[in-house]
Amino acid sequence: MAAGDTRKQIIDAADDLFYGLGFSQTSFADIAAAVNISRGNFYYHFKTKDEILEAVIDKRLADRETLLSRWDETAARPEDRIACFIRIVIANQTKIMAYGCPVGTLTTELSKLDHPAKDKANRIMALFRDWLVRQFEVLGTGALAKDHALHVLGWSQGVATLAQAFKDEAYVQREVDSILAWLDGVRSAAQAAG
Amino acid sequence: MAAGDTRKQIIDAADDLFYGLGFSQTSFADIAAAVNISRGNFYYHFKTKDEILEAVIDKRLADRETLLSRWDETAARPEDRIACFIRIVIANQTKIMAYGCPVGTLTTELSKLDHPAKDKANRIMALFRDWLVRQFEVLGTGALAKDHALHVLGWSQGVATLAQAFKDEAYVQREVDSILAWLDGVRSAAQAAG
DNA sequence: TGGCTAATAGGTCAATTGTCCTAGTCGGGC
DNA sequence: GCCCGACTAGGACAATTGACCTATTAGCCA
Repeated sequence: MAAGDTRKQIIDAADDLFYGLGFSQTSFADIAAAVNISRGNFYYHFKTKDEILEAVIDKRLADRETLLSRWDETAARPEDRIACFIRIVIANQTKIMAYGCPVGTLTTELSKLDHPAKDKANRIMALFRDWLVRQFEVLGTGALAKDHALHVLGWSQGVATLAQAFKDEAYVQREVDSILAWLDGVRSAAQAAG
Repeated sequence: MAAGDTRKQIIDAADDLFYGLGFSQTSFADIAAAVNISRGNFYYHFKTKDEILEAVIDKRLADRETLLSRWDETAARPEDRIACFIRIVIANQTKIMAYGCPVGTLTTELSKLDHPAKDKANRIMALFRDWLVRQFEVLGTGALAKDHALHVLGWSQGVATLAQAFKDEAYVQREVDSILAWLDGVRSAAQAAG
């Protein structure tokens, strides 16, 4: 097996396990078992557990950048792109009900651990924020773009947390409908002002 | 020192540590050091770590029940009571920016651990939800009371998560203003209909 | 004072953790 | 065929964990 393959497999397995169990609760043994390699072999690819974490965060950053770029391409209007973001809580509903939001739960955990990589993890959150700011700017909300962006981002975190706690699919759907209606109000207000 | 005292001190220290570090990251040694007793003495008061967790959750449940009862007494109108709930994200802003929401982060962590006490932890979340439902019912929102309650509860979770990630006080204040305006809209609509 | 029980201290235990080392295998270039 | 570097396996290591035990003290009651 080529080195790149094993390394990628380790990162993928760690990504899943960090999401499902949390970072500190995932052991080297867990990852090694998932990839089916010996624990010792691990040390060849990653010197420390923190190194794996950094690689996982890098991968998540790249994945999200790809996702946002795709939305930029496939959805022409900014309101449609924002709607894509809103609807991921439905697309990923099953996983969110089981493990919460992968971005939110990681930033929360690393923050509590006061882990050196917490700032890097926050960058994933900031990536979504900045992308949303751009969409609202294109939508024509002017100085309110940042406020609206944080509002939508915070909304997604709240929905994910309650979805995990109560496992209520209807609640998620209602919240999506509700924020889409809010988004439409923001759009029409911006277009009336512009 | 009386037995009740030491036990209470252990629970208080564990409460703080579980909030600041997380449950699984807090060790017996951490709690013992905080209370200034020997590790061995621990076993006399609590047989297992899970037993401490249950005691902490019970304490949090009791604390929140007291808090909600106080709001029931001091605030006459339901909209004022709901506003009390909304404003705790400002009252506890410093701690929330450091550690997130004590209720949300615990339920998320225990859910990932698939811990036996996760349902009990969820009861704190449910306590707030049911209280909010009652307030919205008194407010006269009829069948929408449950939807509104979950909306406010999810809002608080989202604000706490982003407050911790971005440490943006102005964001928190804006969100509070915004949801208070929403609450006022709900109130006037309910009173117009009633 | 003597005795009993609640409470505490300190240490042991096996298990698990992240880290690290060494011996070995494999495959392509000379 | 040989060699060298990439890769892997398996285990050693100290540290930490939750759990558990025993000896000792403190406080109260008779």
